[in-house]
Amino acid sequence: MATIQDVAKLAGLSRTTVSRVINDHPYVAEEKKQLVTKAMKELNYVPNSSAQRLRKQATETIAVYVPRITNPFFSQLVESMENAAAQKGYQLILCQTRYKKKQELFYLELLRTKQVDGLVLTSIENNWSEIKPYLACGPIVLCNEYSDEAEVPVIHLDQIQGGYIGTKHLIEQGYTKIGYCSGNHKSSRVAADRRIGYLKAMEEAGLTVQPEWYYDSAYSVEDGKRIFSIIQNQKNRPDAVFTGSDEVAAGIAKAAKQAGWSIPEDLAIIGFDNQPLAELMDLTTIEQPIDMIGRLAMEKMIEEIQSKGMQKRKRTELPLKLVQRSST
Amino acid sequence: MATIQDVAKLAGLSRTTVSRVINDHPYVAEEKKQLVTKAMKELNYVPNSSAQRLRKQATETIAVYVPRITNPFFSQLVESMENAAAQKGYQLILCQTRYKKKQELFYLELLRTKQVDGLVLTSIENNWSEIKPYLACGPIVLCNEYSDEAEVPVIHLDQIQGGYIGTKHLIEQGYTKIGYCSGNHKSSRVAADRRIGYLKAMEEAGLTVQPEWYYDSAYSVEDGKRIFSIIQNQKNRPDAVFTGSDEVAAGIAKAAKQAGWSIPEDLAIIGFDNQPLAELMDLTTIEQPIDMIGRLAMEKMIEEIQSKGMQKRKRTELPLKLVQRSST
DNA sequence: CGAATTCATGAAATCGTTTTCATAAACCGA
DNA sequence: TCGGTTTATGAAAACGATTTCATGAATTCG
Repeated sequence: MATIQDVAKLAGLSRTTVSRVINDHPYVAEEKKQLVTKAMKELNYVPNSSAQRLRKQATETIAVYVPRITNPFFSQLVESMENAAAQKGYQLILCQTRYKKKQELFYLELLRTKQVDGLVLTSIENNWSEIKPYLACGPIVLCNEYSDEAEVPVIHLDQIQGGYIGTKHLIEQGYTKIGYCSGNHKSSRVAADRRIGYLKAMEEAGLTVQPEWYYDSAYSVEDGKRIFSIIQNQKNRPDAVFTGSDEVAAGIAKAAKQAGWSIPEDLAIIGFDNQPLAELMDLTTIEQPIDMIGRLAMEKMIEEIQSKGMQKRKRTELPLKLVQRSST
Repeated sequence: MATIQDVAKLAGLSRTTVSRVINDHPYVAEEKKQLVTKAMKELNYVPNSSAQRLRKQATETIAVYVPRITNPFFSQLVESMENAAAQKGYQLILCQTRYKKKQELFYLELLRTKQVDGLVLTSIENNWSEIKPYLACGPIVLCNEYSDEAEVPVIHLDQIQGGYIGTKHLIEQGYTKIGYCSGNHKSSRVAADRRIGYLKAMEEAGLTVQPEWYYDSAYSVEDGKRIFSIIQNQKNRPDAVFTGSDEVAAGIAKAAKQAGWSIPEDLAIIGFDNQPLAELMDLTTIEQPIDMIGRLAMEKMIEEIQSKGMQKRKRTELPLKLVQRSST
């Protein structure tokens, strides 16, 4: 591989001048510029990016943390982030935390070792106090999941509203015994907010919340099936359930149909995300503008990197929308 | 941020010795090792990876090309690759070619500029002749999609068998008017092979292939719906269709049910991939060991990087399996 | 005991860029 | 014409590690 030195020699100029041409600096004569360009082409030269990174102290690479890329919500988020990053000339390193604290901390080292210029977190496993020290090494932006203590830019959705409009819709449809499935609302702010919205809608309607209609650890299709079998065995059953994801809703719907139940007559179900799955399974759901938050988060990230300014907590909150189908 | 120099000074030793400790080289006294470790801890030191990359001429980073990460087949592939890479201490850069030749070529520059040690391609947009020159810059491994000219390691599935067992299953179920949906078999070896398998099974059974039952550009749920409406309007209709993905199959099934058709009585449908979707929609499908090929491809890649040996064309072909459900 | 290894350390070269600094020519206004 | 800017170039110093080479001390061996 040719180096800048080889180009300089072939062009009969110094490394400095070649570097100037590469970086489009002023004060280089048109004639020499031609010489350099010609030499670069002739040698098939491209600058070595490790050297550039070392010297420029920037990598033009951003790490994105997701629990698992196979979760459609996160893959869509990553898709939009990659698009936004590529547009601005940044690379994306994919980090799957696998819902593990340790894995998340392990990847944080990328920032310390200067392998990336910044971090976008879409989920948070550790306490913010564990993550905070890494802010000294580069900017962090939160997208989707967030934490109140974190003094960094946050792009997220109005999950309280999400929980509220979903539950309210069920109430308006005439359901009164409304169950609730969610992930862990103690560690996840997203889950906690939705729960607040749910409780608010229930309270407004004067409905009571039955503890036995609260189903937790709900993430996957399998969890949905498991939850259905719990419902099936309950004496006092809900007539509708609010779920935290289309997968969970789909799992419940599938198991219910297999058991001979009619949806929504025997059980109304509402999903979350409006994934392609929701349309196929005819699920009422809450649509989140995923592409939008992904793009906004990435743009914010790049802005942070380029401004090198101090990070302020700056919250951007986007609204959600109900999509009605035949499951409610 | 502390540098190796700072550590050396604090420990009262030379950079060389510190470097030896970092890289676990022999010939460093236990006592000094302790000193260095202590100094590193005290300064919260980690080696700057740009500097390491430059000096070691290796990035420990691998680029993975996929058309779109939101396609569940590819997100599962990426998930398994990321797992395998992380296990061996490698990072993954995600490149979405978006089915565009230009985008693919653009990302190839990552290899030339030494931003990554190697490339795993899961789809190929350009002619191999366009890609070949980049082999001089580092190893390339093909996973899933492949090309006959490419003299590189290939990990792929036996798509001929896939087309064959799917079609044969339909024939065994008593269907004779078998339609076929696929992507572009001219540019994709995967699609071409499946077609070969389909034709083989049809020929063996003495069935004729109707050109009007060949539906192309089939990739998404939407395409499936479009194809169903074509079928619906045909005078001479197929009684079963083989599809190249669960999404297409799901789209056809959904549209068919909406039109009041019964599956499989009015139309049998077979999918491909065995995604979660297939189970939810009760689709017979062909299961591909995606995690396996992802892991194998990544391991092969790392082997290539570490051996620095010449690349030989070495094909690994894995078998597929039919999963029967109620759509056939 | 002397020669040959092995062990332990550091100075300096190296990886391939960019940036700073120095220098000189060209231009410009009074 | 003279000082002062603007333009154009290159030598050398970063950036932060690893690797080569040299050197001496400690150990082993015949």
